[in-house]
Amino acid sequence: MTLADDKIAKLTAALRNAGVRVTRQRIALLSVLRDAKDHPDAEELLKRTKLIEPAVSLATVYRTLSLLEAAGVVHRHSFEGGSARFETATKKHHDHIVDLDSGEVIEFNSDKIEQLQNEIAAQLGFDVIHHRMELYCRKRR
Amino acid sequence: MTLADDKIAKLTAALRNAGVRVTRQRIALLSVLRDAKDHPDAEELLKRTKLIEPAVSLATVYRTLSLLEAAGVVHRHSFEGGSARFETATKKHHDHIVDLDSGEVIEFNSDKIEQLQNEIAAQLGFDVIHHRMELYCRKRR
DNA sequence: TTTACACTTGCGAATAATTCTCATAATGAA
DNA sequence: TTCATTATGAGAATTATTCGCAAGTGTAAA
Ligand SMILES: [Mn+2]
Ligand SMILES: [Mn+2]
Ligand SMILES: [Zn+2]
Ligand SMILES: [Zn+2]
Repeated sequence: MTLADDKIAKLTAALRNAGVRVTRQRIALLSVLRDAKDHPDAEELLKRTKLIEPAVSLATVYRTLSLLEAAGVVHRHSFEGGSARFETATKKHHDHIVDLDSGEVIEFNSDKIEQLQNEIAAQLGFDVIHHRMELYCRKRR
Repeated sequence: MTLADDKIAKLTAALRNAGVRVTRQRIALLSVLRDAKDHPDAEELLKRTKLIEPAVSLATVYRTLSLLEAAGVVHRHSFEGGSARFETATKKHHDHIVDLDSGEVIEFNSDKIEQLQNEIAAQLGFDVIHHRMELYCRKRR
């Protein structure tokens, strides 16, 4: 059992503990999400999951993603133009640059910006629950 | 002819000059957009436009909004959850806070954040073409 | 291990926002 | 006014996502 498998084991135990059933489909999707180094959409996740567990449907992928999102395990990003993209919530908070030419998604984070966002909201009497910051860019040349 | 009407006259002249026909529907929608103090969606814009010019359809509202967006006259915002919302591009650049409880949209802007966004992108070899920054908030109490 | 039952799944239908098709109507340059 | 060109309305089509339901499966108790 590798470290990665162990992570999934812990995760599924936690889910089971929360009254969520650990099915073949869910385990397969979790491992796909764990291995993903990009920001795949539901169709792409279905394709990858089918390689591990052929008995999965798109509806189940969506349902499971919503479940994991509600559990705080995955994040959903609705970038301009296409369908929603997903990633595990394991890394620390970050925002995204979208390359308008290639479609590539690059991650970045700025504590300064995050702090300014909170200050601005506070000044207006708000607490920031979550936010969206996406920079649509082109390679400088 | 009021100042506001004059603005529309200039705008329509510019459009006509660009080979775009100035129809009753377009004039009506433009005046609705000019008067809007909020961030209405297409359905709401249709409702308001019908008061001025009953012969408008939702398809035309969408078509005209896309036209105006391409011309840089209106901005489209796809906030979480609902349909796209629109506003004229007359004010200076700003971003939005969305009150999660009331749905209210509040505007703000931060030159500091804008500058940081550009610096971060530049450091990664990108130029920011446009961006999205939305703070989903709750009233502090 | 078997059982019981609540939870999940796959399938296809339903939904919602937006775009498209195409026959008809309106605009504006001449 | 004329007339080629462009815009419109109505509803069908599209796309991403969710839903309903019958059938299958995971879990924990027996
Ligand atoms: Mn990411
Ligand atoms: Mn605004
Ligand atoms: Zn952030
Ligand atoms: Zn901004």
